[in-house]
Amino acid sequence: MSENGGAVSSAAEVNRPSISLPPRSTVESLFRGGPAEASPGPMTLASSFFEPESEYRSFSQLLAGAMASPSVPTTAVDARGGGGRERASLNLGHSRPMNLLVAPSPLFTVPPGLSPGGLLDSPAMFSSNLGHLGMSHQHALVQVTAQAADSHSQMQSQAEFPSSLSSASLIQPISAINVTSSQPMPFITSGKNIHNTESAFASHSDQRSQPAAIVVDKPADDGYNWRKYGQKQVKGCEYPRSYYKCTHPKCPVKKKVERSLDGQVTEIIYRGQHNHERPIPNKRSKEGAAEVNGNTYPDNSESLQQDDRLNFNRSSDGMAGLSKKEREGVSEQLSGSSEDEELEDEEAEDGEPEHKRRNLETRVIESSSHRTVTEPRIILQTTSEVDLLDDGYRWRKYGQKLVKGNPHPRSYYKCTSTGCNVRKHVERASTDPKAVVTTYEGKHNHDVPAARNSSHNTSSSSATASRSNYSSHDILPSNQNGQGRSDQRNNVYRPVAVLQLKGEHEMI
DNA sequence: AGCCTTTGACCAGCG
DNA sequence: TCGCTGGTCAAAGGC
Repeated sequence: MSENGGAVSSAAEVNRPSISLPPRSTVESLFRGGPAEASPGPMTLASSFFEPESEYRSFSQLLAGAMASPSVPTTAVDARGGGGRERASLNLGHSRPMNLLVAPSPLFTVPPGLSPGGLLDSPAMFSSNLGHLGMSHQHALVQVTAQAADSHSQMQSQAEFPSSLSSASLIQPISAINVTSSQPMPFITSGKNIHNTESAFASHSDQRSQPAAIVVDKPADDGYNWRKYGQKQVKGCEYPRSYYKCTHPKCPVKKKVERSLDGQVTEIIYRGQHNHERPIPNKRSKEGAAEVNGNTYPDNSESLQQDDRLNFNRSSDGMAGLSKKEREGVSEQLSGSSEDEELEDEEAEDGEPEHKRRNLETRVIESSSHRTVTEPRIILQTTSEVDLLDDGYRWRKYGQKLVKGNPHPRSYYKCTSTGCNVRKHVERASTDPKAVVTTYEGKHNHDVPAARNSSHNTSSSSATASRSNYSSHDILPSNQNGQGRSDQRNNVYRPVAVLQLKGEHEMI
């Protein structure tokens, strides 16, 4: 597996303090109460952050809410990834291991086809547990960065896309969402099962001095139903590799979930193609969908078309990473969303319709390997606003838009480098302008401009500059242990989701 | 009852 | 042939 690799290795060179996951024993202590596999999956963990039941209907609101409740003593994690029923209790009280080890890349996976536009364009994304992470086949890399401006801990989430698609002419979309808040980021947990996400950080003060990271080992729920049919211990890895089959009758699709040596990484590799529609959440079935073999399918083509416009193509992997319950939330959001106008705005801006790009990306992915492309990696991280807004590249603001419920407009930027189509969207939390969500899209076709006088640029830029396949520097992790790399031999990118909390020096 | 996870065993490919 | 590894099967048990 190579990299984008360079990206990964370079990232490793960036000495960004980060909270890593502890060796298994430690991690298990976090999820005490359940077997190894019972720990919440990365996606589960992340998605829970965006609880469907949450009152926060937009990312801004989410941030606001997060800031409103900085701490919770206990977090219960009931992960049921892939329709599973695993449960684990996550108790992160003061007795929790602090100095959580650090592992550069805890992960949770996001389905292929993430679209930054889709992510930001709909509040549903956050209110429905990252449900929109899975849209049509647009490989997007999503990075959710949350940070307490005054605190120094970081959580990092990021998604990467098949980067092994080497053709320069091919689009290698990447999106990143950075969430910066002035308050501790609520811990990401399963939308379904984690009730008090903030508990990961016992208190604000705790968070500052004792950032914690949780790694989820459950594969992302990508909208399809899976049955685990095997598990294999992998040499050199403490964590076993799990094998899943699509439960749909005669569907040949399987997926393999791997973890890194330190057990913090979840790598999901899909094999085969689904020969059926993606199951639709039961809630939707109440609204007219038909149910077959326990799965619900849409009976309204029109709704699908609309969803597609929104980048939430249910027939693809749009719902990847979502639990059934989470998908319900997504469906609800989709039905009422009108945020696609932003997409259209962008189309007008570039003259390249989003749907065209998605199609291209889909082709790229599907032709890139004998394997089905996996999911993008997501890293949740907290970082300073400066990091987010001044990332080493130069941007030209080309628009902004007021979002319902948020007094602050979302701003749109384009990389000023000639020929570079990378864009980023910045949204501020309604209650705190310092809380920012930044979504990157595209791939820089150039190095980072001459360094500016800011130390943070040094780290982020250096990582970016050495990267060859990823555009968004934010995507680069602190994921220093090589996760989320592509496999050049197989010409397959192995998406890895990383959930990570960064150390307090990160912000410097 | 149905579906799912767990887990040890089995099989095939490869060096 | 042997050992290793990856992938799968299937019984048992849980929810």
